[in-house]
Amino acid sequence: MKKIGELSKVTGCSVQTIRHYEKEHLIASAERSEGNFRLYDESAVERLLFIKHCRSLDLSLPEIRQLLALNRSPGSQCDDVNRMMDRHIEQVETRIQELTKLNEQLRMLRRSCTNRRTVEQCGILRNLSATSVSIG
Amino acid sequence: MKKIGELSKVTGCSVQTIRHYEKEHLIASAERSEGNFRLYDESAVERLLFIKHCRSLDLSLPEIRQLLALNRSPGSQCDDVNRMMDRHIEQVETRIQELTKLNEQLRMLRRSCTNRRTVEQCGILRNLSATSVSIG
DNA sequence: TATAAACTCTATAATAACAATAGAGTCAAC
DNA sequence: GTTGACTCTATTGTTATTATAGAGTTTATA
Repeated sequence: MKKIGELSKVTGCSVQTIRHYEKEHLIASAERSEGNFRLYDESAVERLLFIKHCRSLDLSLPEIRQLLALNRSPGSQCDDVNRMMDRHIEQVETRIQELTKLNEQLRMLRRSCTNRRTVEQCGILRNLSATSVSIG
Repeated sequence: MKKIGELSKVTGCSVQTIRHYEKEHLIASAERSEGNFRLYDESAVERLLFIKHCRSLDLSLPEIRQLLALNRSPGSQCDDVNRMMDRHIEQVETRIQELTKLNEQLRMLRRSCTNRRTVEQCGILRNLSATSVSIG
């Protein structure tokens, strides 16, 4: 049985994060030692790695909770999993589009000022001051 | 002179947001009426639109504060403005790359499950459980 | 055996940029 | 005078952690 520090090392999740996941019911309340220290077995390692993998895909803690719940009822249809993934992918793609557009605007704005001008002549500040959002 | 509700309508910033900007010193403390209501003139409108424009470019409030400070010393070089913009553009582009990679992983994961399977057979959950992050 | 180092515990606050609410006060019109 | 629309301050909530504070536990060393 591992104490929380060792679990942290093995999984790469910080100690506070593990405690946080427990509070959020993503992992079960751990057994305690005589001195009230949390004790974990291998299943805790697996579960944490599952959560970590999900987090690396930007899934939210409630989304992960849902996946874990589905995992516990292995006979049910997995349409729910698919729907969640589809929605998540859509969100990510929307954000990519937004950022791409943003990047174009920023680059255009950046081109409006060369170094060594004074602030007074700075095209960036002038354009930011313009009421219209379009920069041309 | 406008009260905060009218300023909100004109600029499209919410009332709370305007008060928040005041607390964060992005706009000056407004004059007050006899009844302690905030009163604004046209310069407040311009300033808020400047801030709004910056926010639409995902500039942080501290970054905006810096731009506003530079704006007040019109004789100084605007290298600082350029540096900030370059750094910001870099951040946005990094985030786009991250999300693009994430999107590929999510799509690959999504393909590992067709509807109408049971959770037990679900490739998504199986892959998320795999220790390795790579999905193949 | 004493004590120091390293670890753990709970609880609370901070992060970013607001949104939402509570409870109270102001102002105009009817 | 009272209703409704507005405003005020102060506090809490949002997300997923991170960072404390202050206390207790365990292990290693002197």
